[in-house]
Parts: sequence; structure tokens; C-alpha cells
Amino acid sequence: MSKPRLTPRERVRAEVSAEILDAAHRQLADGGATHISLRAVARELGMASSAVHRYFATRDDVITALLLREYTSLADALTAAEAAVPRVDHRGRIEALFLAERRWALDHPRSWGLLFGEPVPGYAAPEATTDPATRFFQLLAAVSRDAPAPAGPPSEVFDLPPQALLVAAAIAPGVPGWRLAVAMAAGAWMFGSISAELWGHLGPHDDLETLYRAGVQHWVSLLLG
Amino acid sequence: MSKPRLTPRERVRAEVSAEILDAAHRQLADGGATHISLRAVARELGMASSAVHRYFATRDDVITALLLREYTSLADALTAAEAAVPRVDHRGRIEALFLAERRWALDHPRSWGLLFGEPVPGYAAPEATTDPATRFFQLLAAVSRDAPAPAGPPSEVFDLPPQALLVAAAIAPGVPGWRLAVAMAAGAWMFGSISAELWGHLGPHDDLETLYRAGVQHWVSLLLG
DNA sequence: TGTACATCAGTGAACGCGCGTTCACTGATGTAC
DNA sequence: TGTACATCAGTGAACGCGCGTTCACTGATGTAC
Repeated sequence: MSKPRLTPRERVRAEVSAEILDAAHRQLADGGATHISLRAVARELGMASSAVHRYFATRDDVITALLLREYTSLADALTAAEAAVPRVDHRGRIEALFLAERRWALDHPRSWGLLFGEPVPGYAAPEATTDPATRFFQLLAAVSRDAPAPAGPPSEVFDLPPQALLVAAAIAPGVPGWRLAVAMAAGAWMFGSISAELWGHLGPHDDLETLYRAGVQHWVSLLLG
Repeated sequence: MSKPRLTPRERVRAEVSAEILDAAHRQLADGGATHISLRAVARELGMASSAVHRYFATRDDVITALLLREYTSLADALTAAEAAVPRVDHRGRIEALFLAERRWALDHPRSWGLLFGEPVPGYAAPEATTDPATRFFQLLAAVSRDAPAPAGPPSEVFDLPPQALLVAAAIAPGVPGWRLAVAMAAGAWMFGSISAELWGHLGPHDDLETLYRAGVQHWVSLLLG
């Protein structure tokens, strides 16, 4: 965190940029990405609507910056949660990842929607954006490399031909194929559980926390054997 | 399908209503629900923008009608797919449900988004709308009631306290608790797999069909024991 | 079968709104000598 | 330390757009007698 020496002008510029993103974030939080409006941002900051363009050329640029920032926030939360568990506690490290992802999503539902939901109409994400889902898999892969691998998959259904998982293998090198397959299924389950809870498709009176934790146990057992 | 006798006027009215929904559906299909505009609908049908209001009082009413229509379309697809499998083939009936849901979603990605995605900003769904996810569970429950149940759950992690699943139990009465728990997890996995595929969060070059089918096998085995 | 009236689909102009972006400008802050 | 010039943040008016909805109206279709 060594602060690069900034001129006063650069400092102010960085601050105002951040304030613009904060305001955009507030709009994201209450109406989703479609709801973000540069004029509303300017109004919130008390500046002329044209002034925002000194900081971000277009609305798309604001959304892209926000996207990257939210991705970093999620990735940091995952990394921190996993790092807090003793290295040898493989089970605990995996559980921490799953629980941290749900926690972050419940705290930032609309951010989750921006990162993982439907593409925003009219907004074209730049190619440079890495898929935010990869961080979860990278951390999972690290645990997997530390943990002793059982001889084979818990069920032959996860014994897939390697060509089925080329992209996954590239993200998480050095992980046996069946573990990749299980991890993909676990990721899909997590993604679905969290999304369904956020958008209200799960019974509002069911105990979703208990349900989620049960699912986590299921996947941890399959992954660690 | 007995046609209630309709006056010519009523017939035309029903046709124009349907054309409005068709146009709205086309807009949904290429930009999501936010993209639906009454003026654009009117333009497409070659009528004055105000005329649409003779059929639907507000934009929200159009979206609601569309929502119900898409829900019915999905429910019909599921029902038909499941009904085509011999009753005694429990495994096949469950597989058919999972595959039909993915098929429908791939064919109607934005409709899937409307039914299961983020709430549309500014649109308040009426309370009357049943959650479209319930149909899947009802059909799954029917198979479950036909299929012989193993003595207990495949893993104790699915042995949840009944209070955790009150809503699920109400939707699918007569199904043992552990089967409900497995079905919920299976539904979450399905929801996540399909959504992730639709929105491009899965490796574009991985064999997603194979991956999905493998997951289905996993859940079928857990459900049927 | 014909007439008088009511119903209702559709028109076109208008209201009032919000949006992203451009542009010529003012005035303060920084830089070079 | 002081002066001359360049940089740059911010302004306010404007452009051109699309939107949902209202309203008084026209004219065709249906209904009652």
C-alpha cells in the first residue's frame, strides 16, 4: 500500500472519481445497473451534469469502473475469509469460501446482479474484464492442491472426458479432472442457491442458512473424499 | 380447449392483445424486460402509441401478462417432456424434467431472465403471480411419490429439521424431508448451471451439455437412492 | 328490416419527464523562466 | 520572488432523443326496439 506521491491536483481528481463511483454504486444498489444515470450522479454530487465527463468519457466507462471495483471487493472478501483459516484445515478453508461468497452477496445484492446477472442492455463489457467467478475457483483449486486427493472420484458420474473441462483446467491447473467436475457442479449449486435467495425464489420462511450450510457439507465431502 | 363462443369484436380484441404481447416479447428477447417499450410496441404494430392503452392500462400490465404467458410456456414444456416418459421409468422422468428446463432456457434466454432473474427496476409484480419455480418441484414431487423410497437419506447432511423446509413441504406434500432437501439442492444446482451458461459465466469452450448431464445423473441417483 | 342510440377501437396532438453527450466559456491552479 | 503562459475542472445552455400517459375527437361496429 505504498502511496505513490501525488500532486494535489491528482489527489483531488482521484477523490472526485471515487465519489462518482460511490454515487453510481448507490444507484446500482437501489435499482440495478440499468438505473445508473450520469445526470443523477452529477445531481448527487452537486455538480453540472457535463462535469462528470471530465472524469469518465461515457456512461459505459463508469459502469466498467464500477464492475472492476465490485469484483475486487468480492475477491478480497473471499481471499480474506479463506486466509483466516489454518492451512491444514482443508475442510474449513472450503467452507469459508462458500460462506463468504453468500455473505458478500447478501450484503451487496445488486452488485452480485451486476457481476453475475443478465447482461445490462446497451452496455458492452470490455474484453479486459475477467470473469469474477474465476477467483472462487482459483482459491478452491489452491485448497485442492494442499489436500490429499483420494484415489478416484466419489461417483463415476464425475469421471468426464478431459475435453469437457478445458477452460476449467486452465483456470485451476494441477487439479485432477474429477475434482474439477465436482468443483464446477459445486459452483453451479452455489451460484443458484445464492441467486435464488437474492431474487426471492426460495421459500421466504424456510431456513435458508441451514439449507445452504447443508449443501456446503455435501460438496466439501465430495471434494475431499 | 373448448372455444367459448366469442363475438367478432371479442375475437379481434383477443388477437390484437396477443399481437401486443408478441411484440413485447420480441423486445424482451433482444434487450431484456427493461427494454420493453409501449411506444416501440405500437410502432411495430403500426398503431398510434396511445392505442395500446385500450388493451393494457399501463406498461406494468403488459409485463405482467407477458410474465404469466412465459411461465405457462415453461410449465407446458416441462409437463409435456415428463409426460412423454413411461410412468415406471422414474429415472427417465426426472432426467426429462432437468433437460426440458435447460432446453427451454437456452431457447428463451431473456424469458428465463424475466422469470428468474433480478427484479425489473420500477416494475412491481402483482402478488397473484405464483413463483414459476414451483412447477418444477411439483412435477419432481409427483415422480418422488411414485418411486419407491429408500429407507433414509444418501447422506446425513440432508437430514434437516422439518422447520427448515416448511414452504417446500407445502409445495410438495407427501415427500419425505430428506428428499425435499435433496430436491432443493438439485433445483439450486440446476438454476445455477442454466443461469451461468446463459449469461456466459461458464467456459465457452467447455462441453456444457456433458457437464449438465453428469450433474443430472448425480442428483437422480441421490433422489432415487 | 330499418332506425336511433350506445359502445368502443383507434387517432394525433400534447404534457412533462429524464436521459447522454457536446460545446464554447470562465476562472482557478499549476509550471517555466 | 515575480511574471507570463498553459493546463484543466467545472459551468450552463443546448441538441436530439425516447419514454408513459392523458385527452378530446372521429368513425366504425354492435344493440334495442
